[in-house]
Amino acid sequence: MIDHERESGFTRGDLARTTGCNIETIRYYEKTGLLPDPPRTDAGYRIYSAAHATRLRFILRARELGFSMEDIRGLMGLEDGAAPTCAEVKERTERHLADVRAKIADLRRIEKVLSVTAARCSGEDVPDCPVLETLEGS
Amino acid sequence: MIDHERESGFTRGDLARTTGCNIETIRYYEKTGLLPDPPRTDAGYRIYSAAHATRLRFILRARELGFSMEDIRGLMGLEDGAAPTCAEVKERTERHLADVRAKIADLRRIEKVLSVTAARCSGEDVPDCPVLETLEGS
DNA sequence: TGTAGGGTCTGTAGCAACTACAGGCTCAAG
DNA sequence: CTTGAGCCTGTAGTTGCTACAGACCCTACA
Repeated sequence: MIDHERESGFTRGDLARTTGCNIETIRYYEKTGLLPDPPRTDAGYRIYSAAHATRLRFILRARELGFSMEDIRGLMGLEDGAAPTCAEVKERTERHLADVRAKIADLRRIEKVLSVTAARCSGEDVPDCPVLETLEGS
Repeated sequence: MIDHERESGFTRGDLARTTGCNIETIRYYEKTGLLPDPPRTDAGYRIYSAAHATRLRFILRARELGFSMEDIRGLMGLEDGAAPTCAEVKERTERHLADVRAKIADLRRIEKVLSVTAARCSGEDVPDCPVLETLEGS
């Protein structure tokens, strides 16, 4: 039985290769509950199915979009067991979007200060430096 | 002597309050070498001077601009002992600036995907959801 | 049949940059 | 003299992984 399953599934290495995910990360997602515990061979090797691959790809795409693991848990309906409604997903997405926009605003402010200040640097072999002055003075 | 110093210096709590820095963070910066080990009272209390406050403010400003602790160490000349030249600081700043710009670009891409996708959500109490479809499909 | 090499298993430690305790001193005010 | 605030230390937790060490297992080749 188990051997039969094993022949039709893939190993953790296979899953890592086909998804581009780090092999250790797969184990980590399993430990934190994002991926379900897969069945095992008699020797204890994990056996993954296409469903696992699909789910892992979902997780990886969500991570690419910056969703936290907490968010992803919600998006996959792992919090209350039931699949979330579009309304719930939309809310979560918009909260995340607000976060992303705040980060962009923050980074733009930083970018401006850095570029203006670095532009004033002589770039010479001297101790006087506009960047350091900015950091020292108010 | 030590008592005299203590009267003219401030405690860790004072330093935290005047700089707005978390009190535990001060100890952390000391442990990691960003702040020098201050003198102590007989009872072991840290005694900070104005120089410590200046240095901490430098660190906090650098952090606000997103510099890593590694960078800050370099900016303060803690790597080779000597104060860095303007050229060195400029280089470090521009490397950091490139990082910041890359992050902005990344977040903008994410922002676009999220906003476009969330806008297609019905926001209703149904399981069908454009966000989930985006995450599932390629 | 033996063995060499890969792959996988487990638990644990490390990264950045803090933050938050617990349990014990110390210090100043009343 | 007591009370409460503040300080001391070490350590653990945070997020999202990543990288071992040391032990198994499995396949291919001689």
